[in-house]
Amino acid sequence: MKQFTLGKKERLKSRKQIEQLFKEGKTFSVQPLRIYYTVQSTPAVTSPLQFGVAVGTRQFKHAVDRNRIKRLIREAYRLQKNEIQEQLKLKNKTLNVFFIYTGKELPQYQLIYETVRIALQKLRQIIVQSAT
RNA sequence: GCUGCAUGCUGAGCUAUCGCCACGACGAUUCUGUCGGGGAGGAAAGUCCGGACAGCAUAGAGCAACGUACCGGUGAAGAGCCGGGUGUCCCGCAUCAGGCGGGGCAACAGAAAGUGCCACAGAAAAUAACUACUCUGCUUUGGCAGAGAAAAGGUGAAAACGUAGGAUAAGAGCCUACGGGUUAUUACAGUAAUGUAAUAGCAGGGUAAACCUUGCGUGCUGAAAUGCCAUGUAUGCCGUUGCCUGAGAACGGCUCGUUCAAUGACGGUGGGUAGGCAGAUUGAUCCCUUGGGGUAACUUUUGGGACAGAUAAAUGAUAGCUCCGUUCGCCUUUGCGAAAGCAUUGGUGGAUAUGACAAAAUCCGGCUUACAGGUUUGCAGUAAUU
RNA sequence: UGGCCUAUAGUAUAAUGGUAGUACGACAGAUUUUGGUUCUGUUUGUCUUGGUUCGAAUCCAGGUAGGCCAA
Repeated sequence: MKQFTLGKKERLKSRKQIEQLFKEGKTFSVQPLRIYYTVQSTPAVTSPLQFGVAVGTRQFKHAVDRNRIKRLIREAYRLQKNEIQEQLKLKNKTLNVFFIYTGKELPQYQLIYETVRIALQKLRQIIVQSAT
């Protein structure tokens, strides 16, 4: 049984879905990250948890830096998302999440790992609250 | 040996764990599994040129607009590259002078088609004439009026070809000699630009990266192009115009012209879709190699090898070691020095953070810009030894 | 991906190729018991590198930064 995968089905790919997320989704922020999410009680079509990343052109001019930040966030997310995924499977819900990096300096991996951990904990709390 | 500049090449490596993208094979059968070998650059960047490719348009003519500008070659093409010419700057050599050699740079058509502009200073910045000069007339001997001429005049970035002589009332390319510039013709050399020589002519400067003129070139739009499939759907409503007269359209910048044109055309408003596949990655391809052509750019030939394909966008993360760099300690070489010490060579051990510029997005050829460290070649400077 | 535009003092905004202004601000001084108002003076600049020109903010070319448009 594979655990730490992040294939095509687990990422947000459709333009329509993403626009909907930004229109209707709720937000909170954990220091250099801003997170958009929507929780739906309908069972998932493809995957219960879908995910996306973005870094603005304003903050980082070069594509190299943007790519690096996106890869770091994706890596940190990949290693930590399992618990939340199982929680969703049990409760038969879908969650769409979008991470936006708003900082102005290139981060270290440790910092990203920590912030993603905190963000995911918050999301788990939100799921529990919405269930009750 | 060191330093600097230019130039070409290179653009850290290995292991483990966890992943990403497409492809192939096998198994499975409609959502995944196993295995295999692949997966970012010299600039992928800037988007400055040129194409390929695609759609629309295209009887033709004129104007406009834009681009371009010594000549020849190269190439699919170009504002690229190579060679040549001319001009100019620098260096070296030689010299009475003319010159000879090497290197750099050039948006290098036309100012003798026309228009504009040339601050300040200066008499004057371009149809000259303020002072001074010459002649004539008048004269109160201070000058005044008329005519001539363009030589002299603390300027300026630039001053009406330069020097010498003649001529003259005074002068002036007004004339002559020498010299320089420029235009045309002819001859010779060269494919040509151009050069050399002769003859004839010209004389009022700069600026075209001011307008402009001349020659040449350019149809427009760009993969968010475009085609197919699926989904969805309404010949909807309003206004204008027209159905005899020519409104309008043909996405050309405009005009003429041509063609089309009635269940119509144009404008506004409203509704729906916005997913997939192709385009799309093997092509004017790149690298190594063998011979030929050419001064070179480049071209041709023999043999072999290589070539990613994402689409909210893959090619990564973590840990360890090595490499390079920095820094510290110990030993050591050489030089200076009386010594302390300073500079320096090599070895060894530890610590440390960092790892240049930079991420394919339809594809190619160039150009431009960025680039830590290492390394090749050349030039210049400098130190020691022979 | 393709196309277009802009850059002038701390801020806003002028300037035919010919001495870079104006307003607000900042600073200093005067007036006032003090502050404000008012008056006087000073400060700081053509994004950058080259070229054309006797002379560039202006013209031309390369770069840098910022902004806008096209689904």
